[in-house]
Amino acid sequence: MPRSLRADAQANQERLLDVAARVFAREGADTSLKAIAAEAGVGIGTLYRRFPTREDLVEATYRNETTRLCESAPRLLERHPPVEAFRAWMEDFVDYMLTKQGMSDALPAILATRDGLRLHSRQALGEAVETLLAAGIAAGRLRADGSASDVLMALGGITLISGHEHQRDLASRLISLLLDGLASRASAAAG
Amino acid sequence: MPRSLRADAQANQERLLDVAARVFAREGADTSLKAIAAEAGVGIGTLYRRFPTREDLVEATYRNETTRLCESAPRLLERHPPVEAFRAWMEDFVDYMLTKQGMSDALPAILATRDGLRLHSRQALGEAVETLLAAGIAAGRLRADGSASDVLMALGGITLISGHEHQRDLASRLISLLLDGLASRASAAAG
DNA sequence: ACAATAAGCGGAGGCGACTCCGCTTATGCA
DNA sequence: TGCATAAGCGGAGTCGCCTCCGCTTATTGT
Repeated sequence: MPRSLRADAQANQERLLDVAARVFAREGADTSLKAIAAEAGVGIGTLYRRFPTREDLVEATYRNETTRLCESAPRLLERHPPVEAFRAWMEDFVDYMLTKQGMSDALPAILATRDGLRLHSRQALGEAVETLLAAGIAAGRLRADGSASDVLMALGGITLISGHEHQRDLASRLISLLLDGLASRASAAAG
Repeated sequence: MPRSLRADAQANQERLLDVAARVFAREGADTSLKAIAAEAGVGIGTLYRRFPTREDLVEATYRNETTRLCESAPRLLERHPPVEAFRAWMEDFVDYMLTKQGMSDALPAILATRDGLRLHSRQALGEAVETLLAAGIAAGRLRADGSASDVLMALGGITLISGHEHQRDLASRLISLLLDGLASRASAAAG
């Protein structure tokens, strides 16, 4: 079993990603996949074989940039107190998701990924949040029982609803609310 | 300009809503609208004329139940302390949204409504949250600068992400986090 | 070089969303 | 009761999604 694609298939895949990046930027999130396949000079069947869902194509198209976003977390922690680094990163996250065409639509699928094609982005995001949250806890500024997974989901929810509402400011206010919740002492959480 | 539909149109609309409720329950959220139209004995054009988007049809189908959910808020406040009433209502909201087929998909459209077909549900939800939040503020348990609109959006975000993740528990944890954020004193919020 | 074959290709076809506009009919008025 | 007409109807048509499978070709071993 070959671990890498046949040479022609590899080239087709790269061409598809190139074209997708251009077409998403030019025509928005809901371009027809057939058009992307055509512009890449492959059949629609080839596109679907390589990227079974639209979300898979979007994730792969922006994977490098997602990685870069996630890698910025440690650098933010060097330059800011943990809570402010966390806030800054979440603001960047929202900007990124709302800017890259199709990305916020794909976000639920990316966050839900447990294995497979979209795993790379999902893991990078999880690790970035984990790092930021741990720093806040270590500094005594965030509650120790906060779960990185839950925080990532909360951020996902904030992104989704802000995107649907076309209200970027809403995201900032909800991020503040989230940080307040994470900063609150355990007292309020008892069931 | 007649304020009410012609008699036959009225009957068609009612039949569509009847059928939609049954078909959504029977076949889930992504049933074909053509099938609903057919089962109601009207053409697809008629369905679209009355309900221009799927979200409009879903909202109308569940409008009565949404109203009932919203009307429960004052009763919860009679029987529970404000914060617990708020929590209970939000839990009910999530259960409702995740139970009624198609409802969570329509939620973004409902929340974004400023006027038109879906306004009824949107306003009822806004008023319920307003009531609950005001009670918490009046009791000194929630921060006075909380915006009902933002809280409704936060709850919407929680519902969306929990639904996508198929994790009902996640919603409960995020509701707690939201309430913690709303309970936090202004100290943590300063920029 | 040259099979043998696994890997890959691609588009026809089936389905659903949504629009558009020529046809039908309920309604109100004389 | 009958006419004029606004209101409503509905399905053909267009487009995109996604699958399926018969055809093509890169690769590998000899």
